[in-house]
Amino acid sequence: MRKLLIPLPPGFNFIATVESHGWYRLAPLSWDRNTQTLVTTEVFEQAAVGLTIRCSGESLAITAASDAKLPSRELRDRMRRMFQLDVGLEDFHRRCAKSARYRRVLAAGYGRLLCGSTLFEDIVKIIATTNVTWSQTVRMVSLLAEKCGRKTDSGHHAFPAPEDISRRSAGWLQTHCRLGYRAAFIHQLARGIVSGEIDLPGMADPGQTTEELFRSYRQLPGIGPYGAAHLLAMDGRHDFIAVDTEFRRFVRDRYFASDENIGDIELVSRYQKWGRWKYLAYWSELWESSRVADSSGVAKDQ
DNA sequence: TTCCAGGGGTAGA
DNA sequence: TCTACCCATGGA
Repeated sequence: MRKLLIPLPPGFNFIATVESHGWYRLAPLSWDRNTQTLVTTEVFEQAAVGLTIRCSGESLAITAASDAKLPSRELRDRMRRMFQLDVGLEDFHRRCAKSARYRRVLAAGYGRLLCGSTLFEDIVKIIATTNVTWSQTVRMVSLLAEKCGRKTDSGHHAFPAPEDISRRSAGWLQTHCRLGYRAAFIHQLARGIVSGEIDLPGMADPGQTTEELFRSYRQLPGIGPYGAAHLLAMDGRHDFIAVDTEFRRFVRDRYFASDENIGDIELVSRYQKWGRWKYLAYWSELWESSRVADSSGVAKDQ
């Protein structure tokens, strides 16, 4: 099997999902908007394999760059996570349809956030977004893949597995991947997973309530309220808003005349009416505003 | 030189 | 529970 087709849910929009947030700019992903092709590298049975992902009609078409045999079940599971294919958005879309501002979001098929192919990858990437500029995040993730990830014959690196990271020291990661103080968190996370102390599959049990999952994620090294809310969003749970400098700036500018005195509680309350879709409502506004900026020639930095 | 970015951990109140 | 401080890094 060199090529796999995965049926897509109704209303799925490939470009809107890939460009849903900055993840498509992080290794091992590479996105060509002109050809609408997402390229990545995944590891199957210890071997790195280059993958090309396109949208073909009502399906996602994944093609292996080599003649490597791909385990269809595993590949399917990873793609379902990456594109949030199991997240039901009907309720969110019904709410969007009631608002003139959100009808454009609905029409564009926005609502699924691009994720890593594993929970581990997303946790590490979220840690790499904290308290740094976006360009530094891109560099850290790129170095992590380059220095620790497994490599294809053509020289492309996959995102490292916990085992690949835990065999390095925290000091080595800090020096070679420029992770700063985050190196200790990422190393502790990887080592905990390898030793069995941290059980990510158990943690991702869909039977948990969102509050339970939020508390579980907060136990992870380097994951606080922001990171836990971000991880929940990657599970398709948008009850909590990940408050960061970007959120504060955007909401203050849009709703509070850029008033620096408005606190987080008031900023978050702006989305209270969205119930379990609070964070996605914010993401949608941010995404929609970036489309407007694009069409008016304003450059985006991410 | 100083500030700050898609924050988190910790000690002390 | 809340606040203050520290944590590496690199671009502006």
